[in-house]
Amino acid sequence: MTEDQEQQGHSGGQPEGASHSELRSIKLAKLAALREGGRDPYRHVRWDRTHNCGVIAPDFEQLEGSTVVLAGRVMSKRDMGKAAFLDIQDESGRVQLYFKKDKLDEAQGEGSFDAAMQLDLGDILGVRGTVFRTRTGQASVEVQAYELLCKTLETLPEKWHGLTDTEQRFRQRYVDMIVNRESLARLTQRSRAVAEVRRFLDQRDFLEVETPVLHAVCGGATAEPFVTHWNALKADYYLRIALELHLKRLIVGGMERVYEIGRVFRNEGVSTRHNPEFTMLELYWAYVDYSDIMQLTEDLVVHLADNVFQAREVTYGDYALKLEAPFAKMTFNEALGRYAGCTLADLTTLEQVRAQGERLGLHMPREAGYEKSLDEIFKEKVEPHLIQPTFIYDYPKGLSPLAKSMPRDIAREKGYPDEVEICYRFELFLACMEVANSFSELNDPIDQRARMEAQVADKAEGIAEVDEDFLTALEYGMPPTGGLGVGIDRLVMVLSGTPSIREVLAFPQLRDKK
RNA sequence: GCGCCAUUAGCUCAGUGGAAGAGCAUCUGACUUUUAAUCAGGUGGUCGAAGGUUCGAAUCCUUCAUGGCGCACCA
Repeated sequence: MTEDQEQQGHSGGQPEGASHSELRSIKLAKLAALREGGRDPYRHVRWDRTHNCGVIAPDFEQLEGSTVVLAGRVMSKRDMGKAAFLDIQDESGRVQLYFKKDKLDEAQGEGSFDAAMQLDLGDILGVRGTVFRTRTGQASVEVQAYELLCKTLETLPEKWHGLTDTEQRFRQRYVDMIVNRESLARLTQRSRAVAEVRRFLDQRDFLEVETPVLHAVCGGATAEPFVTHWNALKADYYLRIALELHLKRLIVGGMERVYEIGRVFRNEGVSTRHNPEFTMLELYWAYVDYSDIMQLTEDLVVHLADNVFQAREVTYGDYALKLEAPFAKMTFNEALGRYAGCTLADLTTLEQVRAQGERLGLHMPREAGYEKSLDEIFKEKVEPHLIQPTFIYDYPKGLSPLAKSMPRDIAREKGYPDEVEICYRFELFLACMEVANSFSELNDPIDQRARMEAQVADKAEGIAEVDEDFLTALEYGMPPTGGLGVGIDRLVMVLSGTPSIREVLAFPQLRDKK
């Protein structure tokens, strides 16, 4: 045997090389050696830390010379033979460790330094050491003792470019989080935002509730549901597409302020703004109307900007958003007049809507009815202008089957044409994206039944069945109530300046790979 | 569902018809304050998959898979 071959043998007798399986074999050999030496890295159950890695540099003045106990993942290694620097990171940040052969071997035993040089990037290390500053001024920890708390068998992505492959970032979010710390930060921020929504509502005496995810009858929105099967009942059930109908039942039952933050499921394609399962906040507040809810919504958005994201100005793609109250407010009708050059008075019939749509150069689908066609004009001509926070309110009734209608005399006073019924509804737009939807809730059980039955009759709406129990609940009487739905993912997107919904989801929906 | 683009070593990327490459990681050696450490020498490939064209294909063609972006559906 040559000297080289002998030395390879010492590293475990595994094939030398760098294919994925070979890299793994080398680490398995290191693991086996550790276990043989009675140092199984997986045996540890706890490691009591005195500090987080991220505080060593900023709190250096207070910490200099003191002994600290830290833990973290090895992220880089600069080995200089008889001394080495390793960076470890924990949730709080990174710190540089200094290993010095003579000192470490003296403190922890002969061979400690050489064993430390067998550490791989990605290993999780516990250390005890002294805080000091290197010659170049870098706050560091000189290690007196270390313990391998977990051995990695995989190879981390490159230290400089990191992991950029989008597919792998989403499929293996844990790797993304390790090497792209902004991903960890974004998901942390999302968690804080949701917690802050709860705190905000709890302070206002709202009750958080949980309602069923499995629905026998699907309602509360117009969307295609996912269908599942309940074996014991031998019946198909639906994953909920909205929280609305159950929350209103709780209002009927006497809760006066309720909310739920929960996952809803819509059987649709994915895009930068859509994930088939997403998180919705819905709240209902008895005895207030949509204008109160508008104020609450504005307060909530600004509160989150101040308390979680610490910024009232956000760069969102090409947009510079200013989240300053009061937000712009415009009626649906005014918005049409301003951006589409026509108002509801010009849009009282399907024929007129089609004609206006064509005048504006829009493709108006033949099968679309009045409401859908009107919505087409709004989406194409108005939404692209709603960059800064804007409340659009007073929608045509047809677009809002769960919203209370504005009485004819009031609508006439406000200048709406008699032919178009208006309802008490608003939506909040941020960066041209609908983020919140609110109504003064329809509590007329007769009207609600008529609208729901019309939806079922209109095959295009795709609603199979009326939720009879919900209608019964309304017959028992629901007080005048303001309601709100907020797409939490979208709100976090905007507030964090993240133009893709996938980035604010820990595990965005991807096709199963084989 | 439709269109465009992408897919090469563990990671980041070159390579447009003629011998599969680089950097990082990894392995070996040197180096006791480095920080993208440095220096020297190695290993590592089903070029996304399957067909086809060609003397010859990572490269051209077809189909498929996955992803991204846009459209459609939708919040």
